[in-house]
Amino acid sequence: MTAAQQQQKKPQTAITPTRADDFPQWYQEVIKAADLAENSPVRGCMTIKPYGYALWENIVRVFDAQLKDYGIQNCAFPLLIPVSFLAKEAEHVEGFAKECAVVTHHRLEADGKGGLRPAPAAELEEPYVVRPTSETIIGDSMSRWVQSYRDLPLKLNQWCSVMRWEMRTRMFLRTSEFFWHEGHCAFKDHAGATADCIYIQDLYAKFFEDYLALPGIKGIKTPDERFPGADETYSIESLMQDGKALQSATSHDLGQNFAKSCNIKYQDEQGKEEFAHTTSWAFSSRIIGALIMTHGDDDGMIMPPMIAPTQVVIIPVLKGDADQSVFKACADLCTALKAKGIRVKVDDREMRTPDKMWDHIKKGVPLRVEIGGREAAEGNVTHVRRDIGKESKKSESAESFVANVDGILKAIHDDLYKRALDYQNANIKDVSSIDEMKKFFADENNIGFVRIDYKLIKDTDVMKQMKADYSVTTRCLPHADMGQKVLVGRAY
RNA sequence: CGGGGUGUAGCGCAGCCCGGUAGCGCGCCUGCUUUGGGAGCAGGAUGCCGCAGGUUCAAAUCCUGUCACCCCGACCA
Repeated sequence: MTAAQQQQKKPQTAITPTRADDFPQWYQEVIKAADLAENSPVRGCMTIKPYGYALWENIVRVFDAQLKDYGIQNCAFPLLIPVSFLAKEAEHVEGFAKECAVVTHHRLEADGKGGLRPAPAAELEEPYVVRPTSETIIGDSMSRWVQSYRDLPLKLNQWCSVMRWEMRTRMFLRTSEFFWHEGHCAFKDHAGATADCIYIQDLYAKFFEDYLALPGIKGIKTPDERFPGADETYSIESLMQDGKALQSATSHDLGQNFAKSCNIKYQDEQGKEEFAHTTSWAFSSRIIGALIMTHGDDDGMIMPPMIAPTQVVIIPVLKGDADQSVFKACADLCTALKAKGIRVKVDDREMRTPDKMWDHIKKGVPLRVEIGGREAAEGNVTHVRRDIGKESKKSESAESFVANVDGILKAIHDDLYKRALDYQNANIKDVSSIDEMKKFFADENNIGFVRIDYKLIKDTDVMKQMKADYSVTTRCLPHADMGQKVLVGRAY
């Protein structure tokens, strides 16, 4: 077979199409190739497969510990929320009512055609919605749990899934059901609530940087982009490789809006009755979409080492009959790495070696180790970084590899973060007029954020027009610009 | 809710116009040779042709109805 035929048979990249050819399609293919998730029989909902869920579990495990350090207590609130609860806060209901799944019956009966239907006799007095978010049902509990200023602050969280009946869905980025955590806190005064929002925003940003290698821009939302029912929304905006923004986490200062509608009151030191100030904040499984779109390349996923389900994969390279010394060398290395706390696996599946390698490339395992008869005899290992590829192939003694492995993983993490941060910084364009902003977005080839003086668009219809003409919206007012400037861009 | 499209093997598709025993590629199973960035040969298994009616000696194919899903917009973590 000639090289040309070979090339025709197999594409040069593991993922087809490439990012440059068709980014949305590339995204879907990466999820499939990395075996993270698949579409489910339920409209708009995905099935997260073992490898994808292992990733989410690592995210949950690390961040949950950080929340507990902050004094958060985990709870579990009902999946179903009475519609009257949702109706309590005017803006909130307007924001969520149109995308709620509603439970109206508590029993099925035969429909006479071999199927089932809700039993008319079993209609609920009051329907429930499947929670789209839990402010109202948690607020109801808070109204009973908060009596005195001594009960505050009250800092709660739950890890759960919620449902928003979206028109169009995309795996991880927007599904009808999605997984998240939702923190809900109550404070005596507004200063407490503000400090909480900012603390959590910083916690998110640091977690994203330290564990997910994701940069982001911290800021506050413009009024039209706020959470329904919030006085202020703090967000982190991340820039994907196609130049679109993704809101990766939010914390909401709910003021006294929910305290008033849910009746969360306490008696202060003077015995006076006051409404609490509440907050809510979240990031979701959507962050996995951000990982894919930030780090992934044309060969598939690249897992940030700190939360990679498998940090190091060891592949026995066998020639002819299986060589027991190779298996032993693999097992010994695996044991040594495990002893250091590395998440490591020997791939001893009955597969051809090249197929295994591509499998781990597509899954984004940060570091791949190959051990063949030669290495086994010499006590060496050969290793390759996923983010760099074969140019990074290196052989060294197993002993020194074990000693160096943390450093290599750290280097991968740092390089992923730096590359993403450089990309983010390179794609923020300062403009000084609305015309200049329009001109920028009029050209489809221009991607990323535009940064413009907030005064120029505030209290005008400019953004309404920008959205209609170019599908761009305000992303946030970055803290770094002291709220004087606003970032505008296309968003997920 | 508007505008397009598709339902045939696990996945991707052809066959339909012009009715006549259900096909291809990938994957899967078996064997041999292979295995350091996607192997080759040989053999094999797998189908309510979305569903329901109708026309016909005969329907994946023609007619009617229906359901589901996908893509593009509006909405959104």
